[in-house]
Amino acid sequence: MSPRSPADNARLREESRARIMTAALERFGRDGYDGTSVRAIAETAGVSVGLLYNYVDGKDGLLRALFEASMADVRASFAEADAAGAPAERVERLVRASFAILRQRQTFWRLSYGVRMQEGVLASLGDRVLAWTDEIRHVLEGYLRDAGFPEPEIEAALLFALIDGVSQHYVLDPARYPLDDVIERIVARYRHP
Amino acid sequence: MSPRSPADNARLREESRARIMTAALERFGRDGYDGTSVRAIAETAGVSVGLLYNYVDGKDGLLRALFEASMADVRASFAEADAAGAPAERVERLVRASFAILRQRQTFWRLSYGVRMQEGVLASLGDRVLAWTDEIRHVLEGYLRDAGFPEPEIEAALLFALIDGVSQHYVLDPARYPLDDVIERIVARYRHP
Amino acid sequence: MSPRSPADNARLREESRARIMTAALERFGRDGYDGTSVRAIAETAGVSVGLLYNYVDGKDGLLRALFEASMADVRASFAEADAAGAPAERVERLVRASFAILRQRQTFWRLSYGVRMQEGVLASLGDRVLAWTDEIRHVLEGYLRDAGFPEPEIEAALLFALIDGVSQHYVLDPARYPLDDVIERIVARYRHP
Amino acid sequence: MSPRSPADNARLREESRARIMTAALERFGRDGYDGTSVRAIAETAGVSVGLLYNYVDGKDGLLRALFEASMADVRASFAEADAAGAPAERVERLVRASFAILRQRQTFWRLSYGVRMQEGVLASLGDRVLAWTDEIRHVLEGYLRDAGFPEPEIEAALLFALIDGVSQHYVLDPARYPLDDVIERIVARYRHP
DNA sequence: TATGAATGAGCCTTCATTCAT
DNA sequence: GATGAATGAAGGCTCATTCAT
Repeated sequence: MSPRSPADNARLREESRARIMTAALERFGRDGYDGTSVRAIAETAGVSVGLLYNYVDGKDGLLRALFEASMADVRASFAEADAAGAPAERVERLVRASFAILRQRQTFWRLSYGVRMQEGVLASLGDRVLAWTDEIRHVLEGYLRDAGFPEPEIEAALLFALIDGVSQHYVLDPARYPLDDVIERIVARYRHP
Repeated sequence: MSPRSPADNARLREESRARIMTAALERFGRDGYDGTSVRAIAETAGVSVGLLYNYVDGKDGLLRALFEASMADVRASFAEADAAGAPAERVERLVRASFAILRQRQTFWRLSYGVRMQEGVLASLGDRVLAWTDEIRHVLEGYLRDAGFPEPEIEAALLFALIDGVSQHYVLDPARYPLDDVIERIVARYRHP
Repeated sequence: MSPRSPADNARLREESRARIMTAALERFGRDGYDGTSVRAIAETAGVSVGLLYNYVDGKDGLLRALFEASMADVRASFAEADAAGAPAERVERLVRASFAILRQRQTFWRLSYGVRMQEGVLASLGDRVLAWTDEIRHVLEGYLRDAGFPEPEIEAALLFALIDGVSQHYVLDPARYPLDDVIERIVARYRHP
Repeated sequence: MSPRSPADNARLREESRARIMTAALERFGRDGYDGTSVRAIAETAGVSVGLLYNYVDGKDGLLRALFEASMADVRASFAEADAAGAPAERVERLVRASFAILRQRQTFWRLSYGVRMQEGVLASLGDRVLAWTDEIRHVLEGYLRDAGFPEPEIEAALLFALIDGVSQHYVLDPARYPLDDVIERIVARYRHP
């Protein structure tokens, strides 16, 4: 009797939510968290401000939701890449997987890097981000140790820094950055201990 | 009639200006650009808001001035490190100089990284930052080429990314980051093509 | 074709309407008019927001309806109490009736007192409230005159103020207020001119 | 050297603050706490919104400040009225003092009555208001006991309710309420136990 | 040179109300 | 009769900036 069936509503909700999340990622990614107003996000999403608050728990809830979604996604990609192979290969696969994910989710990484230095914003994110980077470093370290690299701890710090640095430079100017060449060079370097 | 000679005035001016710049760097570094109010800077500097505007062209002018000062400073340090030596040595010196500067000007780098992903803030900085990083990359490339590294362009991208990545990780947690070990490893790696 | 007869529909309507009114009174009474959102009322009533608007003319319409219903109710109670008796008795009966009604409709009175000083809200209520209090005062005056009290106008103002004051104090802390004792004292006082 | 001397500033501050407090009392008194926007207060005060926040700690801080100022004032008036006299006289003096204060600070009482039923608003006021009314009731009780009234507790409840009720009715329509006559009647009634 | 009172645009958020996938 | 997604005006508050009873 209702003009919209529950299924209609579910679809509507999903669409709006997706529009909002996409818009938020785009704006946060481009202008940073503080540099983006909720209004701007709503406008980009083609949605009223009020509606945004039906789907998301405020501006920092939005950021949180974005991180949750993206991190789940990233974790899944890693898990997949991680499946098997000889220790030496594992490093290569992880490197390639990292950059594949970077390419796929450029904007998210931009946002992530932009937010990393802002104590205030970080607070609302809780331990999510920090725990996350620690985890990566740790995985890296294990791989390098298994592959026979000396001082894997230091080496992991280097490799992580390298991936992070390349990622940021890429994300700052994706069109001109020679990412593929850089990847090959990194892979080559970490092929043998 | 004035109790202050022109020279006194000049000194006073310089002192006040320096206090403001220091305060700004400190607050921007700690709380981020957006997270810092002009009032907070003035307070930290022990100066009235009004006076601050006598010395500096608004909040973004302050950021601009900070970048200018720091970049001049950094440039000078590099120039010094750069003075002489065999091509192979040059890379090592530049790496060491970079991290020496990082240690000296931690807060500035923190700020710089925090601001790097915000189009809006960046705009007010003009080309300064981009030109700057391009310059570094270019210098690096020259050094690596002279030292006989193959594909110096790619190699420069890697080295730069590595330095940048390490710098950020260091700045995020200076107390626990094994910077010295990392430096030695980097230097060792770039000793021979 | 319809599974509901017109009579069923009428009953449904009445039920829903009653649920809404009860919910509104409860929430308005507890949290005040401004402190209560239409959504909260709908939720308490177990009804969708949309439906609420089918039964009631907006938030202030709801308030209006509440006043209408309660005032009708109060009027009825008074009329009943008023039926007969010697003039002297009438005052006593009216006093007792007032407080009986107060006890019965505590929440309504709470709301009523909460709203009494807000020009804006009052406006939407129109003359209803003012007319109402005037009426009471007038009735009181008649009774006191008939019972032989001197200056019944002033005396009515006093008695009305007394009832109103007691009512408010009671409503602020019903559990601890010695309402019965107070009633007896009032009745005793107004037994003889 | 400054274009405004410290004394100038002090005067400026005092003026602005007074304007804001007066405006707030007026608007809160007329439209209630929730019915009044900070913007409206600023406008009435002839001041920018921003300035208001230089003097007052938010909207509820404003209410608090208003209560503090008014209650101090009221307490002083009471203390003065309370000075001496035979027990029987004391009641009379307190009644007269109450209504004198009511007349002086009509708007404040309007506000106070408007706020009394709003749990939410009250919370921000802390115990201030409740403690205050309790105190009055208690003082009243003592007076009545000393003057030889039987059941002074109940009698105090009545007298307090009477004063409160009259005050509210007066405040709702000061121009037409026969306050003086009512006062005399009250005084007469409480002259003898 | 140095002060701080004053401004007002803009931010995040709530909420009464409408209307149709 | 009944739903809830969607709207947008308005609210409290902050803050970069100006300017002088």
